Amino acid sequence: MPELPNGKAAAATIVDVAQLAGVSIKTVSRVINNEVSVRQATRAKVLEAIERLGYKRNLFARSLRADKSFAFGLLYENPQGDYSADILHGALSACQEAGYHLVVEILSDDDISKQVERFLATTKVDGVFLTPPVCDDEEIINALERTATPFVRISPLNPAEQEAYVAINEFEAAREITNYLVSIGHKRIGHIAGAENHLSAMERSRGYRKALNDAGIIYDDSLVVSGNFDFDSGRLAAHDLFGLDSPPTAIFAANDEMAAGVLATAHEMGIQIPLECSLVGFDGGTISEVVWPKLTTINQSVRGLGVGAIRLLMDISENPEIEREPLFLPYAMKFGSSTSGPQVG
Amino acid sequence: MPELPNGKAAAATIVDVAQLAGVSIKTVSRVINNEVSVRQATRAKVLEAIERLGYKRNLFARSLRADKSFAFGLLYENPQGDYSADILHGALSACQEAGYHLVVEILSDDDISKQVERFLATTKVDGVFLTPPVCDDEEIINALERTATPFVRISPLNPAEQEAYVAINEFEAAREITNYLVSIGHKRIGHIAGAENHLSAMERSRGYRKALNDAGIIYDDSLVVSGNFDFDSGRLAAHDLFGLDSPPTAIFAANDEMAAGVLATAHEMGIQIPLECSLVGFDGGTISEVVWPKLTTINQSVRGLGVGAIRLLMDISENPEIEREPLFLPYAMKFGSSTSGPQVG
DNA sequence: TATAGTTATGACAACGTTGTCTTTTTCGAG
DNA sequence: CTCGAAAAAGACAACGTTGTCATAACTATA
Repeated sequence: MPELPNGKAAAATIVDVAQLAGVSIKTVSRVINNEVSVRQATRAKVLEAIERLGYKRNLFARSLRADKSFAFGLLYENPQGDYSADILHGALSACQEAGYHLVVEILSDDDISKQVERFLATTKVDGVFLTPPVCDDEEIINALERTATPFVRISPLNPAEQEAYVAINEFEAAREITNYLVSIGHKRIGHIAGAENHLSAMERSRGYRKALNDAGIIYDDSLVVSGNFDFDSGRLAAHDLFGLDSPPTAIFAANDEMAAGVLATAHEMGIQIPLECSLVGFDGGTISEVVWPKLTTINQSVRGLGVGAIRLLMDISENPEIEREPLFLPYAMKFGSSTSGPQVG
Repeated sequence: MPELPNGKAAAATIVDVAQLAGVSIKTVSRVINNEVSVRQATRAKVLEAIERLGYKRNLFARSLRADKSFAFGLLYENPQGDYSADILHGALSACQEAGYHLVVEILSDDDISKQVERFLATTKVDGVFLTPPVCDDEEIINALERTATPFVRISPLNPAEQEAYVAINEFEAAREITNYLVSIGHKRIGHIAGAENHLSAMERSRGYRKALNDAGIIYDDSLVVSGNFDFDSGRLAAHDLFGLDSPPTAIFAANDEMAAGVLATAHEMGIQIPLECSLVGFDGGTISEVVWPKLTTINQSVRGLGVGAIRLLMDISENPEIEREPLFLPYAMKFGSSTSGPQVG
């Protein structure tokens, strides 16, 4: 192996491999790319040469020639907390597994569509994965459609027909966990809703109402308080609920962080959970495990969303023509000790 | 702008710019790269042409020619929770700000050094950022040194002389928070240590001992229980501590997650925090905010570690010769309601 | 105004790969 | 054994950039 002035050994190229194997560079290229018309014997010779030289293909040259990056983009905004981290981790491992790369871009507020266009032009990613909340940004969607870039979103607010997206059936999950409260005997079930413009929030609230309806419980809007998914909104909402003349015997908070807020208020007001009031959340991340009592909640695989989205993206970018259906990922109830039957009497 | 068969407009290249500006491609190149010897008037002409055509330089061509990626690598292992997410976010935004890219690689267990070599060879990153725990993997360090790849670590166990790394002075921080407990009157202060092979754990414990020593309190090893940074280890350790004949009036848990475990045990055993026992943690992430009572803890900017590491890496890769010193980042005590003076009597 | 010394610009190759097109080889049928 | 078709292999250019070296255009000096 030749030695470079800087002391590093120069990496073997396709030319070196061709020479050693006694074939043309094009044949080596064919072997690397698993093309069909290469004789077994030739392929073997080439593979051996590759092995001997420790040849690794130069991705820049490939990308330059192909005018694509063999990578996907992940668009972010304001990443924080478990959620973003889990998605990212899922996406990363799915990419790695398939030999793709992932280019992560954090978008700032101003002139988003220009940012996206610049991102697409410079990175030449083969597809884009949009996480909430950017997955509902019209400007971004337009920019992607204008450049015919395949994309996958998580639970979009207004999915196009035949659009591919990944989601969890939050409506069903919310219905299920509310129904669980019903099934252990609760009739006055409070609800702390999530941020208003958020599809998840709407779906979870819808599931709550459906469960009540199915159980023949009349919807009482004094038991429903709006929150915005954060701890403090949960704390305040709980204050309202516990302050009612006839407070609920159970509460469904639209996510775990707000449920943690409910716990804090309960502790402050000396209300025992679950004895005096049962509590369920939604998400199933770290928070549900580190509070006391541990939360009964919906365990959704956020990591799975990341994995699913990337797999879908690979599929789409390879077979763009096929019709798509949304990919729904599994969820499951996780039982903590924040729930019990209502107090008698 | 020429139209491609697929309908996309072909991106302008340096050649188009040169033509429009009436100069050679080399001159355009010089302008793009801010080289000196270009006349003002020429530069202006070129810049205008660039603007008019919406020219963006092709990064693959550049990387191919330069045989480097203009990107940094971030090596991960088992990313989970706030910590990894915050670091990543910090690193990403620092990269973006400087026009670099970040290539994230998750390492699996087997044959790490081969994975690292493959990573370096295929991505050709200009430098590598190692997060715990991989920052203490000898194989990786060797692989990096062998290929003369600049790297920055977070709080390495055995930093080389003049090695650049980022860290928080955990010893001082731990001393400070323990001293706070002393200052509000505590004398029997328990400690739940972190994972044994972890530098952070050692430093935090050392700070604890130093504070006791400074206050003239005799170190009592029955008050020190080992944990491994996770919730359950905190729960168990608290069991031991609260079960002592003469339990501590305050506990310093080496991180917030273990402190949350202490809270759970306290709740289960009916011990009131902080009335009967004060509690402090370390980290200052989400957990410290969502438990009840909120934790008094050390607030460290994990995000800042990510930003700092990347900035350091840029500096190193641009000026490799200069001697380096570790970069210590600020921390601060954050007061929750898990602490108060000891009960009298 | 000629001349040397800068400074500014340009021509051209090279980076490593893959697409296009051409040539060679193989193999089965007659 | 020949021929033709199909399969396998090769020659060569092109992708867009930057480095090297050569040349042209400017300055300041004599």
